Amino acid sequence: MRAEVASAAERLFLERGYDATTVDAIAEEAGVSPRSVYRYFPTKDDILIERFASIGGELADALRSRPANEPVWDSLAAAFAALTARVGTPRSSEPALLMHRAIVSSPTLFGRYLQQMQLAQSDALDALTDRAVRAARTPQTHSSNDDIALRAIIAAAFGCLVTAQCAWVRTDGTEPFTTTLGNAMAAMRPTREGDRLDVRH
Amino acid sequence: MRAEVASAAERLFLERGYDATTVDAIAEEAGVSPRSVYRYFPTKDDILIERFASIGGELADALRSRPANEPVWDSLAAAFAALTARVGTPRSSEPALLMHRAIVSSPTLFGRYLQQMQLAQSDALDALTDRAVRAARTPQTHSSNDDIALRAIIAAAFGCLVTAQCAWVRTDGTEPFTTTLGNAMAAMRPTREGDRLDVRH
DNA sequence: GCATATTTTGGCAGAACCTGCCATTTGTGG
DNA sequence: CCACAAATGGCAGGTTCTGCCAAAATATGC
Repeated sequence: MRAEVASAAERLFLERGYDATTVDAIAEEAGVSPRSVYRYFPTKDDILIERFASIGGELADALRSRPANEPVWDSLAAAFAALTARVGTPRSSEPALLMHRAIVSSPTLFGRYLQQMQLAQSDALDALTDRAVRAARTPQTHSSNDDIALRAIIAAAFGCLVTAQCAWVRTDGTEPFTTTLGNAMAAMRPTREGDRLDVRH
Repeated sequence: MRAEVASAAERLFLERGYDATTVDAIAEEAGVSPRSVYRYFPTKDDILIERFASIGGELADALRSRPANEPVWDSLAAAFAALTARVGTPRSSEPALLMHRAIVSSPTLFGRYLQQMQLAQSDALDALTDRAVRAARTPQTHSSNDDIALRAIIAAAFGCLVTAQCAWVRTDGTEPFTTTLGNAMAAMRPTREGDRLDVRH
């Protein structure tokens, strides 16, 4: 039922764009009444955004499965890579690319998407703090300074993720998304001794 | 005229919240017709968000005034600090804190705000690429790899900024915003030799 | 199989946001 | 004072979303 509405919405949405697709049209396409659409989804946005609602949990799972002594940044990079591996290098007609393009094109949808990423950051924070206290032999008090530092790192990683998505859309998906994401994450990766000078100067 | 509408909106908005403030009420408070409100502002969101529309340009100016050989991350941190210096350490009743709290509380407004930050990133990118080509003695071809790296760094910095804003709101503004922001930016700052171990492990 | 209870669905009215169109008012130059 | 231009207001309508209640489908008990 929900799936029926969602797929109907996606069809119309990819065909005529987000704003040009009314809820009434979605309802008709799905064979239900407009009122019932709002029984399944709280808003029109959610019909399309909801498929990104699960990535917070998936990301948290991926993070928990990383070694506890791994640098946070590398864990995030690995978790991102694991989640986006399926995207691969699609043709321009691949729904993933069309979907992302549509999202960044529609202000309403893009704002909603950015918020969804904010929510996913909470899940990532939970997973990483869990991991941190588990890794610490002596369970020490949780400093709020550490907290904001961890939040900042996660936010930075998500910034890279969104940047990579936008950049990938601009390339029409000519290169695999993982490559774009890897470039973005590498640019902000904490410098190790050895690589002295990078784009940051 | 515009200012009259904007201040009327802010008054009602801080008094009864964003969602509970209708455009009709704003119009009445400002002494104009509802139709005229939409002549000044394209949407209800813009009445309140527009004050953040200028920060992209201000940030770009601040970035251009930084030394050309400064690491990008430090330039961003300095530019952020310059723009947010005015905030200081307000009491809980300070409008800045109330405004930020209201923004992060209202999903609609927060989504809009995040988009505004995305726009500001474009301005920052322009300013920093300008600076980079000016610093380079031999004007070399602009690599798209460098581009996404720079975009990633900027996005990471803005991620820290938003994180700091949210964290600052949670502390009720008991510490100056600059401190919170500094902590967030420092957490992601590229490691130098010397500080080996940080929160990233 | 049938009547009843429960859940799902549909229709209707209405609030709020936003837009296009045109009349009215306001201000300005001759 | 009059003609012209610009700003403003009013009106109708479309779209999203909500509350309320009736109708229909489904499940349950006998």
